[in-house]
Amino acid sequence: MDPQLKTVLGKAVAILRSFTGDDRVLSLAELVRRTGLPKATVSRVAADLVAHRLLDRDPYGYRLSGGLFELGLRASVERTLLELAMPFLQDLYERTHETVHLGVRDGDEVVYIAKIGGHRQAASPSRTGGRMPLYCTAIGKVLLAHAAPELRRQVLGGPLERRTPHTIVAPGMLERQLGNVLEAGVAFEHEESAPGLLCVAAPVLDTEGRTDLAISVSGPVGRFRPDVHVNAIRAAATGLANQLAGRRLR
Amino acid sequence: MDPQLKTVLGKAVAILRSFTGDDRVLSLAELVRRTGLPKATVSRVAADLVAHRLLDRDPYGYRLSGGLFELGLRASVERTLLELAMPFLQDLYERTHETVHLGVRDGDEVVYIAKIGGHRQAASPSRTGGRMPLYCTAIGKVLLAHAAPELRRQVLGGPLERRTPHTIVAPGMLERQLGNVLEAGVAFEHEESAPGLLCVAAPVLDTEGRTDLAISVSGPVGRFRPDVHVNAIRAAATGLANQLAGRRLR
DNA sequence: GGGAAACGTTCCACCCAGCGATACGCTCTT
DNA sequence: AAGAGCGTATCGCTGGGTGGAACGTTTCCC
Repeated sequence: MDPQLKTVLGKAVAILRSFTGDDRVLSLAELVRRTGLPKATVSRVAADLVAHRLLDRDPYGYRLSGGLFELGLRASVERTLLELAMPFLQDLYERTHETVHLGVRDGDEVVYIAKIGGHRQAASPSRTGGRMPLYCTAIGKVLLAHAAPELRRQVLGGPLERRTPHTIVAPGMLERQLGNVLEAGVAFEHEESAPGLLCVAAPVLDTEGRTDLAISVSGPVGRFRPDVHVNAIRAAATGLANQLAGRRLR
Repeated sequence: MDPQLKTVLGKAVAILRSFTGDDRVLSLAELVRRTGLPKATVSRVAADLVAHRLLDRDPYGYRLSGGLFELGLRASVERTLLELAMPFLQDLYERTHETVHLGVRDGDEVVYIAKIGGHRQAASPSRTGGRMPLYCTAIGKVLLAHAAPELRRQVLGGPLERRTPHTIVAPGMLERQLGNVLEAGVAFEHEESAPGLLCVAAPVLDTEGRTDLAISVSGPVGRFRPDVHVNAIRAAATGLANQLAGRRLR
């Protein structure tokens, strides 16, 4: 058994982490399945978590609580970043009226720190706090292009799962694109992560020209013209970069 | 000793909850002070929390981690609400170009679920995920006006702490205002929670006319004219109300 | 309607994870 | 050099945690 699961804390975290993606409510039985813990144990620990207001009960099972939501928003780096970035994302949305994302790299994935879009935003698998792979999204490709050669090699080597008919699964092709991204300063995505979705992204560079942060604008095939938004997105990215310059977030 | 603190889980939660308001980094010693737990214990549990990626270390102490941020954003009710509400808040911001808040009532406080504002937003004590009392904010007064009589009595009875020279500390005065709020459908705040800050708020009513949710627009004394924004805010609130109608969030 | 399957809670005797006073090492300040 | 403050490591005791088993309830299906 995972030694992390021998402690109460480990079990509690395992239960909380069982909530992934779109799950809202998880039954006790489902938690048992996902954690692999004994039923009695999950029942007890989950009840404790409810007592500590990290979980809520409802007739159908357990949910992550509002208390956890509040706690998460106090996370220092993310909070600061969010407060500094929002005005720029705001401006960008206003100029484009398309869905705007702010993403940071964590390992070989993007984590979306913020997503803003209006009533007519395209259906997209991304969500605030969600994750996507690097190789098939505009933000991901920007971040991958600027990442350490080590990581690039690993991702190019690892399996490139086909997510749509347009996903780039040929390492050579992807590598060539990453080169272009570095030259052009922006990355494009054409229905590579989700059907019908186009996207442009630009890096938020630090003073040494490195980054693990990027901004994107995306919209549906048809109405959306990626190249139209290149200037707006560059402006937002450099604006935020200047704001962050010199400020130690970590 | 608080019996909650006898369990590891209780101690862990106490440590996490020690991060309040503006604290970004807390030293071990500070955590010891806030939790009242023995130093050795805090050291051990905090190290466990780091191992489980709920805390980060840095030279100055501990911080709430990005993992916690992600976890919090999966909280079901808040996430759904946020996704449904964002487009309306977005529109409202675009019409007013002033700071927009979305708040829910929790007990005798408002919790801000979202806050959006541009580059020139007025300095305000509120922040996403933060809390404020009900009696001295526009959103708070809206929610208090629509709350159970029981709660109204309690807040009117309890001490009304003076936060600025304009804070309403006379229960009678406040009660009269609450009556007007119900009639007018909006609440105003004139520097009652922070100096130099004005605010208008409207309730997001459910089909029975009850609510624990409200939207506000705020700005600085001088430029900001609260009454100008009444229509825009009403539109946003009723728009969101329609969107929520029939949909079970809880 | 009855039998089975799935779910969730409670019980309880074992035992090891957790406990925290104490000691230690380090860095500042006086 | 002495003191104050911070953070980590030690270690023997003990009760919080454990999880198999048993029990009630609901759901499903023949």
